[in-house]
Amino acid sequence: MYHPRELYPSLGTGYRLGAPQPGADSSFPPALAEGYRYPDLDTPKLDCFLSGIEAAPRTLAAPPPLPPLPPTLGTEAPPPAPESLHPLPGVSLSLDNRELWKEFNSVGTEMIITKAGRRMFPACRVSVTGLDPEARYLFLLDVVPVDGARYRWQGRRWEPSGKAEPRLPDRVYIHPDSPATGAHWMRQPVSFHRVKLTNSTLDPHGHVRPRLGPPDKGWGWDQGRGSLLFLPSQLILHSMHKYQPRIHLVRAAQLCSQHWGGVASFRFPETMFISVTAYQNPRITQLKIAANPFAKGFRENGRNCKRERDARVKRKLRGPEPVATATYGSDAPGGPCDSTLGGDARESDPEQAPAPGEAAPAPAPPCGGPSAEAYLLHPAAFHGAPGHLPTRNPSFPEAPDSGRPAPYSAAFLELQPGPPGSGYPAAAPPASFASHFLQGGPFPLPYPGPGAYLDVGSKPMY
DNA sequence: TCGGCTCACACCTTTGAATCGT
DNA sequence: AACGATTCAAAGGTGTGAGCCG
Repeated sequence: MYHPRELYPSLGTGYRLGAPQPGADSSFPPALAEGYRYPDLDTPKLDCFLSGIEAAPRTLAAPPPLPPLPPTLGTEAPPPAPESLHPLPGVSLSLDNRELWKEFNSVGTEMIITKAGRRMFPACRVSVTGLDPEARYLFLLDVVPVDGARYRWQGRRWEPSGKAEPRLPDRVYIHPDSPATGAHWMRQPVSFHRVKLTNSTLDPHGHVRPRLGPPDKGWGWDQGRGSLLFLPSQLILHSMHKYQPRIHLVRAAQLCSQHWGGVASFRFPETMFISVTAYQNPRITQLKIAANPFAKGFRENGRNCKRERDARVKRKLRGPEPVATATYGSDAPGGPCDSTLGGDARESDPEQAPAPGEAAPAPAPPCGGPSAEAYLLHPAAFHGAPGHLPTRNPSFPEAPDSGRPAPYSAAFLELQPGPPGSGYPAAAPPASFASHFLQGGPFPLPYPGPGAYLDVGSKPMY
């Protein structure tokens, strides 16, 4: 099977986003290569940072004509374009659980989406090198549509079956450790296993997960400022559409920094998937059950495996019987049902815990701006950042944040103009980090938050 | 009729608090 | 009193299958 690292060893295992190199690989269908250009990247995807309350969904722009769609997932072999929007020199990302992803991709990865949100499995877990150990970075994850088609499972494979639904509000998931030092990120793989996929757009606050009450079960609570802090945990997708996760690395001192020193964006072709509300390909179901520890009950010798479920149904029809236990005790180690295929099942390995001091970097000056509470009351008032706000200095020397209040929103990203013909905009509008998200202080949060997306608690998210 | 979606369910892992022993 | 190991319960993550809906 195609393996990018083998085809392009000089590029390492991570591929930055960017326009295809001219004449980089003539064997690759131009139309398909276009699909990897991610023309939407120019839309200030980052400016839509948590624009979950954006009122009008945008139609998926699809000129030029749709590329010919591959017959199945997992057969595509796009050449990576070693180019980034803003260089973070020497930074390299590799997919840590690549083998697992490849296994799924060879079948055609499907991801369940639900109203409540479903975690991705496999999760995106990457190792990063080449960061400045002293500088601080944000790790972001988003998911973008691959093409303008809707798909249907035709018994043996996925086939396009019409035009894609209008595009949903863009959201970006921020790794809860963000911002952290380069040393922190490079110490162990960075996992995005807590991100959830949903098909629900009904949440009035978009990305905000409405759990109340600091600090036990609720919003992120910045004790330093005594205010709320919001993080997205769910990315909104359409069912039966093909998506590609992307990982962005932003050099910035804080989430709400007005100064940031560049972006590197990466994607891994093997992480492409089709979103579904119920699995279509039985092979994917088997793989998920075999690899995901939470689905252990559905394995061959689990109580919830098909054989046992059928038996229970029969017993039910025949009337009550003594509970059988002997037949369930065969969870012998070493059998196929014990396999977790490694990787994601070990994400909470305590051995990978960071050093005690690492999880709590020195607090940075708080951001100014309107309060998150105010956003809750009047979310619309927080959108439409004025264009005169500070923009990124291209020669950013990691200037420390001033700590003074931002005049409107807490922080902004501005994409640099791309080179001619790169597919990037000549001048991107100021990108607004949604202010409601950015209220509060630095990360990790100063409280132990179990279970939630804000969790940066005693057990590191690796 | 059919494809897609939602929901309740049983089973499982994860997580954190409580308890106990040293 | 402090620390680590163990136990326990609650929370939450799984796929399944029936039923609903357009």
